[in-house]
Amino acid sequence: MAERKTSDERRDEILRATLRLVATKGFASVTLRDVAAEVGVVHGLIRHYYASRDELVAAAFDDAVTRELESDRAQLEGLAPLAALAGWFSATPAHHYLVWIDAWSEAPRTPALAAALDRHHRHCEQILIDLILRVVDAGQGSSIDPAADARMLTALADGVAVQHHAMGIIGVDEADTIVLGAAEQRLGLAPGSLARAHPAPARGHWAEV
Amino acid sequence: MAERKTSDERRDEILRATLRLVATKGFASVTLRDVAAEVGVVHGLIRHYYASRDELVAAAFDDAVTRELESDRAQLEGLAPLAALAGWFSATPAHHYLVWIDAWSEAPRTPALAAALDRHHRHCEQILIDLILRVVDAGQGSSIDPAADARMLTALADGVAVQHHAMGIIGVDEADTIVLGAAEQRLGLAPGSLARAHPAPARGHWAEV
DNA sequence: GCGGTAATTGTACAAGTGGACAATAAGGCT
DNA sequence: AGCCTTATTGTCCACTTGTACAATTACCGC
Repeated sequence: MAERKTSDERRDEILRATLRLVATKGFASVTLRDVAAEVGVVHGLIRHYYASRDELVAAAFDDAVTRELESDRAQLEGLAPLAALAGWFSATPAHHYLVWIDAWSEAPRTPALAAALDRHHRHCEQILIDLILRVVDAGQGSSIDPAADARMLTALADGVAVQHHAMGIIGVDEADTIVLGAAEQRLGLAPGSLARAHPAPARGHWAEV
Repeated sequence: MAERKTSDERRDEILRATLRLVATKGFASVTLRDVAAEVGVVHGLIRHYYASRDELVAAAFDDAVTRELESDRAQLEGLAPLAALAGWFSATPAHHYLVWIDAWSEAPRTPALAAALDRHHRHCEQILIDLILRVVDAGQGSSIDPAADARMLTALADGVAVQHHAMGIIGVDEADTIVLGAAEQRLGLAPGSLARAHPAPARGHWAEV
């Protein structure tokens, strides 16, 4: 018959397929048979790897969170302070944010999701705090309360992402303008300095999911 | 048997019950039998008033949007410019925002929802633009581009609402501080002026749903 | 090779879904 | 009063869902 995969390979394959479907159909609508079809196996096999549907989607989201945080940190490491800060705010792929938005709406009803989301959010804030500190240390900006600045800018980025990805009310350029402009004002940077430091959009690190 | 209601009464009753359930369980999980049980009738009756489940939830959301926009505008009419602006940003009830967040996540897959959401969002922005203009006309603040300011502050308010309502990461006080502080800075108001103008929290206009 | 572990299949089932529809009964109109 | 519209009920159906499980069949160590 068809070739057989190792336990770990299959597990990972199922996770990624699940996440792909979540991005398309939303958490609530992903079915075990959907996942099985996406992977190309029988739905009974999914059960062999994950005890229940809830465990599967929770694991998929948790895995996505973990993988993305690693990826983000690595991607910004080699850049100059301003470029890294601008890169952090640059538009993320749609698949990506649609999953977060979906997670927001499910979190109040799904404790496991809420926990992973909380972890991810705090981690994102911490990354932004570090980026702000790098800019301040380099003498290129100022921040009285980096944590408060990070919290505010994260909220703004999320809200802008909603307007851009979920509602299509604003384009990617305007989204960048709003967030980068607010960051410049907030951190005492010269207007346009972040926009100029904006690196080439490094999209696609979500694509290989 | 049980007393009979007029067509319009029942229609409205079903709409409100649907919306209540959407706030609790999310759009995707609301079932015709859930709505019927909430109203206290047989699920066949729902079909008598709404041709399909999709039509029902779309109608419920559309009705909520319409009703809320009226309510908001009326609520802010009698206030002084600064108080009205502060009141607009004051925390909205959780039920309320959870529905919007859920709508964001469903909109990319449900055109009817996307349309209603778009309408609601543009209307909200317009209300905020008017509030900003009132403040500027009263000589209490400045705005070079009220539309851009409104768009940015709306995004921020939405992002803060996510952190507050969906993730529980920040409390209501901190949420107000972030949004009001950003508005003060953006509109050239003295720090704290909006916080002081903050009217008594007028919650509950969603409660009668 | 041979055997056992486990990955994979296929099928079965109970619960719940949206939708359809005939039967009933309440209430307004003449 | 009787009638006729229609709100309301109860039941039925085809379908999908998550879960369960016995039967296979590939692979790996001996």
